[in-house]
Amino acid sequence: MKLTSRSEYALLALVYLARHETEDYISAEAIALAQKIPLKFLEQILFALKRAKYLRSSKGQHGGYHLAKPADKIALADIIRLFDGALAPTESVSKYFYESTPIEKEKNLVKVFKGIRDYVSATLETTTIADVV
Amino acid sequence: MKLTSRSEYALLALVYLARHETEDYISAEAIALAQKIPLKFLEQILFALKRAKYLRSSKGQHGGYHLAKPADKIALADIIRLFDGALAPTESVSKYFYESTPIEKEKNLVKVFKGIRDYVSATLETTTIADVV
DNA sequence: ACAATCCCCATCAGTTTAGTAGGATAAGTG
DNA sequence: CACTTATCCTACTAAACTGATGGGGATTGT
Repeated sequence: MKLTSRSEYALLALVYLARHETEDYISAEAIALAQKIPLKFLEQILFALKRAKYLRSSKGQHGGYHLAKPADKIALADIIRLFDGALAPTESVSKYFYESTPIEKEKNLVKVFKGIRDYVSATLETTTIADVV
Repeated sequence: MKLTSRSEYALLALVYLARHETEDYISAEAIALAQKIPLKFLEQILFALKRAKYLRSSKGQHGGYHLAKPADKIALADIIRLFDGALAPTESVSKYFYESTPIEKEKNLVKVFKGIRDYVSATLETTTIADVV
């Protein structure tokens, strides 16, 4: 369960936007200042969130971002998957431990990691931005 | 919870050794063949395990490795920590979410990840090589 | 016209990862 | 003693990933 700063920043940005949902568009700069995220880096992240339909945006003066769906419809898992790829168990784990492999013997090891993955997955899948706000 | 291949290989090697605990020293080559691990890479890993007192070893003909402690005294967490550093939440998560930071507001987010970390930690801490064998 | 703001891609330095290579050292065998 | 087998230990490398930074172009409101 490795969280990159991209994921962290994305979550922080979404939480911020959710908290100011009633207001107008909020600029990247405002978010960057509030959540202490490098502006240009945040821009990339917001753009990705927009492409993935989590945000709406408007250009020009008084432009900015806005949640594109209700905060309780955005699971943490969605966002983390968007930036970090597959959930909890990383490539190595999924490839080695979950897929067919020459070594079928270590079923017990697989079970342990599967249990962890399932827990992490379930937690992040059921927790939404709204829960965090 | 990112598992590097170092950790995976280490676990596989230990499981193999635990399974052959009654026998004499087992060579790196034997483990490499059985668990399909690149020999020279495995050597590094075994050496690290030895340095960390999980293995005893003997050089020369009929040399090899042997568990230095009972398999039920080696937690998966021990090994993963040895190779991957801190458990479940990675640097970014621990630094950002767990340590004092300018943004103290997102306590709820912290809570979610702390819950995950605790679960992962508890699971890996209580599961031993013996449990897997 | 102009300023603010998003859009979008290119680049980059540093770190990590997964492995390879090679030789030094030690132990058992004839 | 010489030889073989194995561990010990360091150094190196290619590729990927991470966390940014930079620079313009496109749009929109005033």
